[in-house]
Amino acid sequence: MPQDRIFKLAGIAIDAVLFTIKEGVLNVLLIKRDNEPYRGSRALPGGFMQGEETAEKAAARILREKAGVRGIYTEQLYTFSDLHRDPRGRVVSVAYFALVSQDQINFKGSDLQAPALFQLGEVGKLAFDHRAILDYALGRLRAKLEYTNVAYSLLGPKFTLTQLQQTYEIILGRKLDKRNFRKKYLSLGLIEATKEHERGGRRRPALLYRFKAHELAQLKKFF
Amino acid sequence: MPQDRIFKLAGIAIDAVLFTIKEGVLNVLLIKRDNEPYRGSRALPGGFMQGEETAEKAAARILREKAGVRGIYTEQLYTFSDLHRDPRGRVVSVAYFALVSQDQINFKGSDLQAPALFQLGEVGKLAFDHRAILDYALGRLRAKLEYTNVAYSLLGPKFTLTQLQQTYEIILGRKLDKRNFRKKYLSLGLIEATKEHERGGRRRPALLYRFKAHELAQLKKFF
DNA sequence: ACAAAAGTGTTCGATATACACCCATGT
DNA sequence: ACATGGGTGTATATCGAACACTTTTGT
Repeated sequence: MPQDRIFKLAGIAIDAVLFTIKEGVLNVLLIKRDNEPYRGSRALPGGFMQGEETAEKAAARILREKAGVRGIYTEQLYTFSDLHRDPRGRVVSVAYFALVSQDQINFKGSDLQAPALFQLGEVGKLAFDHRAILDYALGRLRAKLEYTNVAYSLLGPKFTLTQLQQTYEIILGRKLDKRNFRKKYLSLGLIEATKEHERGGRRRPALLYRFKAHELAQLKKFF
Repeated sequence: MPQDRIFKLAGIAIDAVLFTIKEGVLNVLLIKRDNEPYRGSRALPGGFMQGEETAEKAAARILREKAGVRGIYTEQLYTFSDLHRDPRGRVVSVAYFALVSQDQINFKGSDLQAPALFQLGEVGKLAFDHRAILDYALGRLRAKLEYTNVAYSLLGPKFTLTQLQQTYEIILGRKLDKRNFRKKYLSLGLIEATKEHERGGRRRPALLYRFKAHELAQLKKFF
């Protein structure tokens, strides 16, 4: 098929911003580029869209290959199309953002790109416009946390209310009142107590909760 | 440059969903396709991205060419990449959604595609996956109206509180209480009264208001 | 005078915020 | 016994929802 006659030529890249919480800090998955351009620089995991897959499938593939995660919360973020975002020429990037609990991540030892988690504060310069993509994703994450129940995707299947609250505090960057947080979150009806308790701390064991549904829900309307 | 070696080939289309309110009904801009595929079908205005323009510029160009509008509220909607969305082959569409007041629209008589406004209820089948894109845009519009002040982009520079309220009612599809609406909207501090009054109706002339700023603002936070 | 839409307040229930102490466990 | 985080309630302020009549104009 003479595609080059019918269509304007352009590369379509997929880049993924995978967030997770690790040791009380928001982390992002980065790789080290093993090819030009930007060889040796840190970058978001990504790649060109294959002819036989949708952008969503490509994002899922990248996340599977680089972090060993499957079926995690993923949503399209934005399509970046600045003319000079890639020194090789015209490359449009469809960026995705994804959330996962740390224990689901599983790195293969053999990856030349050495994918790894980085604390947000320690991310320096990135290849291409990936810093801008990361910043955009962070804004989306904060907004989404306030309007929806996405927090479920950052936590394991069972969690304590303190862990849930800390998830909010870490991402929003401020402390929340414990009593008010619990009262409000429980009144939303999204989570339910299990009969299990946390184990192993040298303190009172916390009751474990779980989300009733793993589906995105809006939390509030304006009018 | 041997782009076909470096990049996967794919066409990148831009499609635009332009909403406006006309005679108390939400309308959308559609064209009639003058080429295959789907020749003669109604479709969203769109086209292939040119090599020297960003997606945003391409969307602005399309809106300028098809509706004579400039500088209107436009935001990226979603990038659609289903494998078979275009019978010609692999075409990814970056869709935009835009809002404008009806009086800013200005059709050229000479356009073969006959761009025109259609009431939402009268939009039948559309070419490609444009019906899905339109439905997605409508969802975005409704959500955006509840969380932000985008309504300014559907109104002229001066408007009555009743017109503002009707804008909400039309898009949200339900009636709002007049006293509560006014109290609440005025308390947001986004609009201010002018010293002018509406003219010409055979009723009490309404005071005209204007938005203090034409910038998107969030209206409410959850935590 | 009549028709048509503009404009205006109060009450009540629900929700948000601020705030401090006792409890259960491991060492 | 002590250290650590777990768990709980109340009072106040703010916000949302429901609700009806008078005013101003053109005809």
